[in-house]
Amino acid sequence: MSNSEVARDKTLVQSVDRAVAVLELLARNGEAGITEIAAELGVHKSSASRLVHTLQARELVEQEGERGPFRIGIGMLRFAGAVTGQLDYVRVGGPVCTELADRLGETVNIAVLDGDVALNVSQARGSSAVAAQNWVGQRTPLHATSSGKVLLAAAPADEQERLLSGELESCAPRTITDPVKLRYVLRRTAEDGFATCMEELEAGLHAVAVPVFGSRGDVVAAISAAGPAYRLSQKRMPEIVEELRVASRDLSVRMGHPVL
Amino acid sequence: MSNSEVARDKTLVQSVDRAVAVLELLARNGEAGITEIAAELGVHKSSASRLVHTLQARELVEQEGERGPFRIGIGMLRFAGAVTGQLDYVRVGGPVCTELADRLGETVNIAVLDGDVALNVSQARGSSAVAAQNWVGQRTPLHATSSGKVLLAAAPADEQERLLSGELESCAPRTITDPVKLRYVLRRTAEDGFATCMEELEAGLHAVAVPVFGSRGDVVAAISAAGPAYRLSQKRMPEIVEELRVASRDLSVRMGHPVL
DNA sequence: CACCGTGTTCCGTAATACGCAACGGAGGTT
DNA sequence: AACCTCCGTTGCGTATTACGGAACACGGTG
Repeated sequence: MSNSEVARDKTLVQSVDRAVAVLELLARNGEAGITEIAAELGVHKSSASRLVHTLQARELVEQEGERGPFRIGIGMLRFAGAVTGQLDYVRVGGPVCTELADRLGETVNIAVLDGDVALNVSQARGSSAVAAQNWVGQRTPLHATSSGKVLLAAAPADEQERLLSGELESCAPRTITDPVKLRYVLRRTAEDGFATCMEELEAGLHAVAVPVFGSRGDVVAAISAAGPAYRLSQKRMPEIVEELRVASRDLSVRMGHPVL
Repeated sequence: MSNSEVARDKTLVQSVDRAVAVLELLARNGEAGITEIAAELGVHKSSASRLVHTLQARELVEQEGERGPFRIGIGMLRFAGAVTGQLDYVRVGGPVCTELADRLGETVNIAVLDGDVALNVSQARGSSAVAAQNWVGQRTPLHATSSGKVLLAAAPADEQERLLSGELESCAPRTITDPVKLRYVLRRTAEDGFATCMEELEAGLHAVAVPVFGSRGDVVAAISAAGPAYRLSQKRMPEIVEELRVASRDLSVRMGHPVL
């Protein structure tokens, strides 16, 4: 499902594209051996071996011990630093996330709009986090997450319609797949200034998000809290929304945007 | 100075190697145009263009607006998440850095030993940071940094000697380049449990570091504070060392290592 | 309006990365 | 302990692939 040759763009460099595919595979799987990588990319073992070793020479890939599977390497941090240097949300969002996560005891995320998906740029786990999953860098569907709804609700109308006209994939039993219903929810989101997500992405997972405003009053990101359904009850939402709003304002200020 | 062809390893994939060089260049410079990249790598503009666009298609590179210079792209966060998921120092070090940076008002770094250099894996800027430089992912010489001295002092004797026998590059007027003197300093570092760096890396820059211990009592990282010489005076050192020690213990605990 | 500096596109060439197959090493199994 | 199997690496020959050259397109500027 990764990259079937849908008429490869002639201007793209094949081996580089494959190398990035290797990195993406490792990021997704955590680790993988040469044979597995070769199979996944649909290339010969020798090719995979050479690609991996080239990346290893640059420390973008490393292997457990002498003869183990490969992982993403430490050298990648060089670039992570470079991207966080530009993306204010990341640099400044970390502390904000951490603080709020400590206070709520739930996992807190900051996400930005990236094309047709919500991209998590920062995260802090709550003290009572059950599964310690890392969402940083993960893309999540806009219609099935609280952050996504907030970002989508703030997007220009044509952008919104373009997405609504596409297929709304069902991620969990309660995912909103009806465009009409989603349109209504987005309107409510814009009015209320927050969005919830009740088992729409994953069974048993609730979340709630509020927008983060930029200097011109536009929505530049969303900050959300997520946790197990039994803990993030409907009743607790107003309290959490208020906490999120405080964090959101804090974030705006730290990013140098005048408070409204 | 980047990559002169010192008999390119035949098993390496040239274009992938070049692509990574592009990324490293962007990480270093912040941004660059096609022509500049081509010149720096010593390749033709057309080659550089293709490499960059391949990376852009995967969102590892993005450009400012429609016709601007190129930067490291958001897609890189995918990998950043993957590496931080494995490297405990990064995941857990962030909050610790932030807290200490807030308290001291100086920039705090966590570094690990990576071959012959100290690799900064986490950073938080102090409130009064003058230059907001990002050191995450940066490699710094072991003999000219406080973290480096701490890490080196804890390294096995043969490793230490190997490095001392190599050339000690002079980074600033006061860099220690004499192996005999450095050997003495390292012994002192091991005894004292901290190391300083007074304008040895950069004129006007002082720093001080303490070790971070792993579960078996071995040194796994170093945590350091850095700032302008006039602010990090010799007199203030004991106080800062004490703060660093607290943070170091905190870090060890958070990483699940039993306190000694 | 012509000029310079961008970056992109087309094209022919040969360098380059590919797939193949054989090799070498570890671990596990009988 | 010898066998076997699985994994990764190395040489090798081929043709795919990426490269460099030059011309082109696009803006900004004098």
